[in-house]
Amino acid sequence: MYPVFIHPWSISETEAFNLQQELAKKVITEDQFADIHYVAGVDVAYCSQSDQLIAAVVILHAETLEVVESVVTQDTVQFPYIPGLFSFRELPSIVKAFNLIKTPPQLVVCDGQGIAHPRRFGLASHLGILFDIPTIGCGKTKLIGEFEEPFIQRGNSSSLTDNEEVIGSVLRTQDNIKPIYVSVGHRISLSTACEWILKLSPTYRLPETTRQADQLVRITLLKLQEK
DNA sequence: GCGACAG
DNA sequence: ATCTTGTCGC
Repeated sequence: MYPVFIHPWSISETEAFNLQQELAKKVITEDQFADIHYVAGVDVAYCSQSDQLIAAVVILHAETLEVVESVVTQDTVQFPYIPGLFSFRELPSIVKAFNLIKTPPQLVVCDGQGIAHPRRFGLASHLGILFDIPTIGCGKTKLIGEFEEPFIQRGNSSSLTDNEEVIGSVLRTQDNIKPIYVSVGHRISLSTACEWILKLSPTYRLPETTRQADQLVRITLLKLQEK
């Protein structure tokens, strides 16, 4: 599976900033997809010993949540972690992993924000534009925005806003457990994104896509550190 | 100036 | 994100 749009990754902070402003114009915040058979989960871990990023992409069956394919890649870090420019650090590794995938997904759940971002172009939106595929941003903590605490029962949510603009949802995926921050990545509406996240999180705080990718990345990280 | 700041 | 020690809540 290959990107439909590419741009250089070895760029300055300013260039990355400007590129985000340009690409943000291409983001679609409405449902624009056909049947979803396979859903992808993505996660990245950092190995300080080798200064490498480990990226995992896991493909799940959309109904059974069974893992049908998974790949892992390793890469040296090329871009520092800067809040707001997160995708320029992690996406090169993720793209590399997607290149190896044989079962193209119809939806990707990302570990990071979508348009809940200062320039409305977080990691999930960036990935969505590169592959022109529906993506959902799903963060454990927020980058920007204000919100009220949603009710403690699973399924409740409240709006994440930035200057009156709704940029995402604070969604409770389990009773009494901290909510997660869901935002539109690309080619999906916020309400549909929340429905999918609930469907993908039957028993855990984070969606199964993220959990499976995270598990794979951790195993790989451990093997790497043994050597 | 101070705090906030996806992973 | 990783690393790390102590501390808090169930």
